[in-house]
Amino acid sequence: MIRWDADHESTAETPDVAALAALLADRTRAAICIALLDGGTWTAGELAEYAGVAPSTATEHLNLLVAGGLLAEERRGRRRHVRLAGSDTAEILENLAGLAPYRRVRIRSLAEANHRRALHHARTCYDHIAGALGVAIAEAMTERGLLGREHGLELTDAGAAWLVALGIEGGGHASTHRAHVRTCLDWTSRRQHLSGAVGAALYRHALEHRWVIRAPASRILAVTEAGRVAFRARLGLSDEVLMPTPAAPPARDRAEVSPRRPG
Amino acid sequence: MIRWDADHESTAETPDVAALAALLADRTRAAICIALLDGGTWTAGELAEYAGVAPSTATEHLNLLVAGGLLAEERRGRRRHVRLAGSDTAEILENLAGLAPYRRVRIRSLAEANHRRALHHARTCYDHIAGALGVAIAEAMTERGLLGREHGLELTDAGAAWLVALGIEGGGHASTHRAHVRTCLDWTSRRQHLSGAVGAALYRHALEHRWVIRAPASRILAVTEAGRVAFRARLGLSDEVLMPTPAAPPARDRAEVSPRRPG
DNA sequence: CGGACGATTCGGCGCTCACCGAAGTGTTAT
DNA sequence: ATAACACTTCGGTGAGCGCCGAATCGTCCG
Repeated sequence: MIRWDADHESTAETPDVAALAALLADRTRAAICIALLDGGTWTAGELAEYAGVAPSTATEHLNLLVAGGLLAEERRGRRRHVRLAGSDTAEILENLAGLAPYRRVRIRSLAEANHRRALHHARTCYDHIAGALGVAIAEAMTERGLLGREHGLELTDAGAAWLVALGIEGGGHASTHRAHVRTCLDWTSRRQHLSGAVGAALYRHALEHRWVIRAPASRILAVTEAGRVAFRARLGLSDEVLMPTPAAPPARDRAEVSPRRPG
Repeated sequence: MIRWDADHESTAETPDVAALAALLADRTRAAICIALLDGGTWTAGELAEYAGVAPSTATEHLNLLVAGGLLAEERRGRRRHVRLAGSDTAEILENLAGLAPYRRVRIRSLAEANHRRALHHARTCYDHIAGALGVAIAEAMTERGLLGREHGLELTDAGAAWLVALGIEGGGHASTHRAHVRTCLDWTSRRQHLSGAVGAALYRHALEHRWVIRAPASRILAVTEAGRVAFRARLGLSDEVLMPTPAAPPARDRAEVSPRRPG
């Protein structure tokens, strides 16, 4: 706490918010962190290409982010694999994204436009479901009385039963404990989606039962036919969020190299 | 979402995390925001003095912070009153502070040392109680089974009953969209304290019943005799967190102008 | 009305930092 | 071994930004 040293001068420790924020205050570093929100591990080279900077520049950024505790790294041979340090980190990033101003960006290819459309439709948000699908789930659960808003957002008894019926244990000890529900402000729609332990359990369940499948090496989710059936039956979701996103405008040129990570 | 304009070029909107983070990436701006975590309104001049910069510099910072949506301002005559924009803002700040690295700072006066000591002991964190007292409350509630930690922090049925017994009606079904129970990583002790709607309701209750009183124009809280009785009886808190903080080392020189806001 | 006061605008200074390319290190593949 | 590869180190460059002081504007008080 407060320490008096030999010089009769005293020092104390304060959290250096500015230092932490400075790590995210750079476009390139922010892009790297947001890319890692898919919960996966990327190599330094992949991130450099994704962010559009030289490998040497990416190295410097990764050094800072790792030293700052935002990223965890693992050296494997000549490769450097990094990922987000933890769920706290991911949570802060999503919260920041929810509060951040919008910025217009150019879309440089058809592939990127499609990628973007899919991201808005359904994606992972570290360990739960976000995008239009995530928002629709949260709203349907609220409508059906599975989530209550009386004391903020909370799982109702009906909601706990609903989870158990799905085979999700953990909201299970609802007799004594209320499952941990958090919300996460969605940056695509500025509406809340389900996060916290319940959100994570729901996502895990959806993956295991193949209601959704992950596109390789990206945060994008696709709803399967089984998922459509399940989401319709259990939550009454509309086809709008269940059907695959239509491909972008008149697809004249099919292939084009995305400046982003190949989806 | 995605828009195709006349030039057959397309743009989209992305949350600009870097821009938001850049607002907090400066020591002075971060200090201003942290000062405003007391939930009160400060004038531009007060903040300039507090942060140790020229008034003109403070003006520029306030312009940025207001434009960025972090601060709300109100012009009254020749004065500019400013406060945090909302509870989301406060939450993000506290979260960042909890994850931020520590930095050693000089303490320049006895008054500042005492101020600091008191801050660590008990303070407001926007709308709830933080510091050693806040942490002790959260831990006592956990020990007594009022809070469960199975999936992060959650209110148990016993906890809900405990609140009602206090006369806190369901945290007040205020139109808050905030989670029922949230935790807030305390930057003084790196342990969790109680936040969210329940934390806010508890703080309001403690204020109304004069369990704690606020020092004028600061975030510092003092526990009253009534508060000691209540916290001992209801939560079994030890005197360590209930008794007033001892004044700092041999108080030779009583008065000294604090570079911080007069407490 | 005139002076004190709080806040603002503006020009200019100095520092920090994101970036690159070229060269270097260590690992894997041939 | 030799080559290809992934990453790192380092020097140099340019832009951005935080800061101040001086001048100014608008408000409040005597």
